[in-house]
Amino acid sequence: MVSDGIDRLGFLIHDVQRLMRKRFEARASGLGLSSAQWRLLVRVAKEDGVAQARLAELLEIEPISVSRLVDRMEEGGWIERRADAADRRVRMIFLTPKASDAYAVIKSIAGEVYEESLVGVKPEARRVLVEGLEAMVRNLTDDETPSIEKVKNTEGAAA
Amino acid sequence: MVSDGIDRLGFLIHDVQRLMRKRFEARASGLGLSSAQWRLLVRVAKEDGVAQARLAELLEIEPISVSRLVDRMEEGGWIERRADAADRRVRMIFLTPKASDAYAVIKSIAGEVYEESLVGVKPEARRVLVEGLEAMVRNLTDDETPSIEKVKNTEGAAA
DNA sequence: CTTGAATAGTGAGCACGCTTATTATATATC
DNA sequence: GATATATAATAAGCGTGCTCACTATTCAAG
Repeated sequence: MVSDGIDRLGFLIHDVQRLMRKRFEARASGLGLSSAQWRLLVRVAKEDGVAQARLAELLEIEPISVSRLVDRMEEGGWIERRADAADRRVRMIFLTPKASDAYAVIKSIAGEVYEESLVGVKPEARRVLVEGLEAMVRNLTDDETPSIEKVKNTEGAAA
Repeated sequence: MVSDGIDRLGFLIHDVQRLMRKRFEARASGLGLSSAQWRLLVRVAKEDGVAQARLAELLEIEPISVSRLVDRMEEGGWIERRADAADRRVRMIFLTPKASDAYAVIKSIAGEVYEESLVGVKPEARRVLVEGLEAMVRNLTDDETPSIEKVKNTEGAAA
């Protein structure tokens, strides 16, 4: 048994994520932006004209989820789809002026929420915290999932 | 501007939560349990016969969400609703034998996922990480949300 | 006892993620 | 050029969260 809080790590992460999202959405509700929409908006702000498939990679969600999200954001007047002259399969995503205006506000709201969440945590501990989270992302991204799977394509080889 | 990773704190937390949930669900898919169902199951295991309203408090989700979750878990044979003789509004939630059996498996899966996520993070850093997350939960739970709200119930008083 | 407020649970309908399957277009190979 | 494969986007339908509105029941005041 672990005596520290490690055995509650999942609950902790889950709670922090939920509470941060909640607080962000409370602040940003005046703008009419959800946190998922905000994440997409941030990506598009950094790479205007990006294709939906690329957005799916960047956001690490499925293309179909991007499709739906973009539907709602287009309807909300945040972004617009434009055809790509070079590849007619592609829809390029651009921010509307409304979204560009909102971008600065959003960034400052995010900054506020981050700072509020870290009140009382010393700089050194913040550094360790962020490094720890980065390590977790790396560890969980390695798809070695030891126990199950990767037994699917061996059938043909074994026969 | 912050030069460390603080300005990506939201993305980091979001990513860690998503990846942990994903890995847990991959491991537990054999059991047919999602991570939301697992959280509920853990609570009921600790407090058998708990009312749905109490579960909503414990899980910090809305009663209606508990209702839906319990619907699916009852259908899946994980839990059962029983009437409370003392208060006919209340549905008491009990684990089925199937769920009790699964509980140990689930805990060990969770432990594995936590351990895998922390590979390469030293004990001291783990402690700081967990303390940091706990501090974040405390900070974000204080509902002082400075800007908006708490203006709703003043109408009646003012009139 | 009756009226009114509070509490437990649910229905309807939405946002955002997913899996699976389909359509349109590009590209590689024969 | 025709055919097969890969890629971009979407459709259908589900899980899990939400808000808002509702019913059933309990509890508090009169």
